Amino acid sequence: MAVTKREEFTQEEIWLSDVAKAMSHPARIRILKILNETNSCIVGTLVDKLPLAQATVSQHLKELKRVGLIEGEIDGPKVCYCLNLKSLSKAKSAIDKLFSKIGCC
Amino acid sequence: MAVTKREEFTQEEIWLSDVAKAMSHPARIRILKILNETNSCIVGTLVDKLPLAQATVSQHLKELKRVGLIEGEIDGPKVCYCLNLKSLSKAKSAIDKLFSKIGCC
DNA sequence: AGGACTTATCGTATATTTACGATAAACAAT
DNA sequence: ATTGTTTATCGTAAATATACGATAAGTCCT
Repeated sequence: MAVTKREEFTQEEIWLSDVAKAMSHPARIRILKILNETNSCIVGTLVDKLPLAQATVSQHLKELKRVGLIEGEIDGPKVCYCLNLKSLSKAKSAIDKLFSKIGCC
Repeated sequence: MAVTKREEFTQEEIWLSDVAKAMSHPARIRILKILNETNSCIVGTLVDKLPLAQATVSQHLKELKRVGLIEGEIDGPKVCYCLNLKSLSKAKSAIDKLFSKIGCC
């Protein structure tokens, strides 16, 4: 983000922009789409479905996890990721609220 | 974004991530909020309501305009910005679709 | 024309993002 | 214990984002 004056904004503004930032890469959109469509959410499967190296996919998962949009559960040597329903609905209603009225000049 | 492999993703994925990127800064969230609440959308008013220099606000407006979330209309020496209803509803339904089902492991 | 006002653009320093290979860490199975 | 499998982390190069002052470009008014 570089030199951002985060302190000057409200918690709500910072949180929503942070969620948007987590969604601001096509790979992360695809990850969310896959997790929304299927329950089999092992990292290896995600790596197969993305045109990126394993290390890069892991980095993207970390970013989505950071803002709480997804959760990872350890399953033996594998890790299973899934959507976080609570965060999703919170984000969804915040966006609905942000775009509730239409004011145009 | 840095070294992004954009070509490897679908148009829909790129478009939605781009909209999210435009919303990935607290200042731009506040701009959208202000435009949603009021019809008086002159740049000067936005500058007054943001803790940033005029040049920086202009840059943020450009980013929101780039993805079509807002539109600017020249009004004499001033410029009046407003939300773009068509883009907003398109983005809203894309997000709804992305989070339509809940699959968890 | 000249001056005041409004907004966009340029130039630039610093911080962050993205991508990857290499490596570490943690488990399963022989 | 050693080997193979799976995922996270480290280190790093190149690109992008953020912020601002300075300046340009446009309008309005005497």
